[in-house]
Amino acid sequence: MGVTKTDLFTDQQNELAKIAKVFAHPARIAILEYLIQANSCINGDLVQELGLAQATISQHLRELKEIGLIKGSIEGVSVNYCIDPIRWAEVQNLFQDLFSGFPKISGCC
Amino acid sequence: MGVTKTDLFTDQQNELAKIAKVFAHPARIAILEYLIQANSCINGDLVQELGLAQATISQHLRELKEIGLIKGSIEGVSVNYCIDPIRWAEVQNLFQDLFSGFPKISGCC
DNA sequence: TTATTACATCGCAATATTACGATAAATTGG
DNA sequence: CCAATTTATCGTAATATTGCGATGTAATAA
Repeated sequence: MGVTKTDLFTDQQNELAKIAKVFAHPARIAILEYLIQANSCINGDLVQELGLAQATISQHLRELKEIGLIKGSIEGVSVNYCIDPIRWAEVQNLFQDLFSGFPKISGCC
Repeated sequence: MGVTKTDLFTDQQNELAKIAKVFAHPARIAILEYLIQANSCINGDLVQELGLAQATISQHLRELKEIGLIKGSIEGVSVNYCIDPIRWAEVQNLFQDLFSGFPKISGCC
């Protein structure tokens, strides 16, 4: 039926899955990487950089914005996007918590 | 058109996105968390635990297996699944690399 | 005001994902 | 051998995602 049964899972599980979904597209990874290196935040010249249509980039930016990973501020006729350091650290910790839950020394497999 | 233009991105970006996609469903998060705490690996009594149909769980397990995050070994009539520690650490590092690329002290936003 | 620039949103077509019943395959117990 | 058990796979319906052209909106420039 194509619809995830979120009611079967905890809020944390749903939240982490939702965040992971935003990372689950190479264009959004590329946007984040670009924002990391161009610390001075940029706008839709990601269109030039990535080779996707303007509408498509805008859509990816919105998804990144919706989970709070980036912020946009109007700068004249254009919009400056940048990573939100607070949220970035939060998301990092969510993944970290999952990964560190598994003890490296484990003779299971 | 619903098809990701992977040729526009680097192998690393595509790889990380593909891995993130596996984390992008609460059932798969739940399976991983269950495997973490039930260090002794288990099989499809995840059906009982999660409340999804057997076929659905099997499908999720396959996706986790396809990126190497878990391994299954035949144990009589059933299959024991467990986390692959090597791959787990690899994936952890991939995310870690992305997250640590952004300096926490950054007066951008 | 009008034109230009930059971005967001709408609407659609192509494709992917999710969930599950039905069925197949493989193993154990008799 | 046959039945029972467990898991995998197939097929399909419902829904979600991806990409983009077209259009809307807002700000600046002339």
